[in-house]
Amino acid sequence: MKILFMGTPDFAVPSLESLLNAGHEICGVFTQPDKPKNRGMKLQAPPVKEFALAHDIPVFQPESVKDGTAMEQIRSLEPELIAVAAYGRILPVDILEYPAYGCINVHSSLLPKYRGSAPIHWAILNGDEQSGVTIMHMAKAMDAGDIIAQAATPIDPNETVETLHDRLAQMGAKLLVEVVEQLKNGTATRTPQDESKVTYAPMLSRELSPLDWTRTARQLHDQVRGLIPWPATTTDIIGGQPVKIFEVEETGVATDAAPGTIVAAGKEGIDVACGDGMLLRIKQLQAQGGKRMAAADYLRGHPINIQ
RNA sequence: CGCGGAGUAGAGCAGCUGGCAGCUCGUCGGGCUCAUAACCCGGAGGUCGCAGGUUCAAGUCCUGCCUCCGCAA
Repeated sequence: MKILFMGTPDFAVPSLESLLNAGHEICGVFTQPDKPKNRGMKLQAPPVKEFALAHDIPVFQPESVKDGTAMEQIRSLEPELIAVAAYGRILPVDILEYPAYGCINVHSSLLPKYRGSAPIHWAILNGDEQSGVTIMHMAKAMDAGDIIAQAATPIDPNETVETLHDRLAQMGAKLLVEVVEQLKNGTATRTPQDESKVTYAPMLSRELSPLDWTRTARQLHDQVRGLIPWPATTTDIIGGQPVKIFEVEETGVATDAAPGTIVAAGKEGIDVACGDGMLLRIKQLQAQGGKRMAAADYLRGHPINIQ
């Protein structure tokens, strides 16, 4: 099938790759413009662009998809289907209606749960036991289109966004190829989303970072897992300065100490009292200007005296 | 040229106004102990990121470069 692909970050790359490997003709790739990023504000190409260029696929990076130029380019490419995975732009209706087979999207949640931009993070932040991917037709409203196929995966209580993200990216890619096949054969189904069960997964921000030690150990653990690698969680109970926390462990040990109290600091980590009277053990952290390191390494140069 | 921090022993850090390179942990050897992640004694291990410069003398001051990190996105 002649497919136009739209996507931007790492999550989208496996989908593009799988379509290519399945023998489809990728007539072009739309991705967001290079943006100044990181230290020095150097221009950085999106991962999807890198992949497309490496495979001699024409790349388009319109600033806007709503001014008509994008529509003209699409018309000249004559795609039969537009496949979208985390493109980061809302497509106007005229584009949605152009391809014969329509526009389909890979979304990293079991819709209608977690419409929006950060479904993977919110699944973990909320302590969900299951996540998954959805391939759906695209509608005017964001992530609201009819569902074609879904696949679920259990969330390990200790895994982070990083591993779930990678797994869902692979699952999404596989399911996408299957759906394209179904569309071609005319066997694809479409199921409207149950609007009564819609929830949203809003963009992340640094405001989600500070750890509130009056929350339960479980909640704090979910918060740490769900905000990796960005924006990560922070606390200032260690050394007085904000420190990023990258890995914690539920000890299952109870304590009488007030929430936020450091009750132990050793080679196993730093044990902090939580709101539910349980101890949470900090295992990996990063001080300002420093590297990410094991709590034990940090303690060698920054001893903590326990009263 | 977006702003800022940092490169010193295997790891994490301290070295203020230039004057013999230190601390904690680890490691090696020995000792104590029923025993231990405990304790005691002793040892090894560093071109102080790289390249120049100033000086009687540079980890420390000056210049250039490399690498890492935070903010901002």
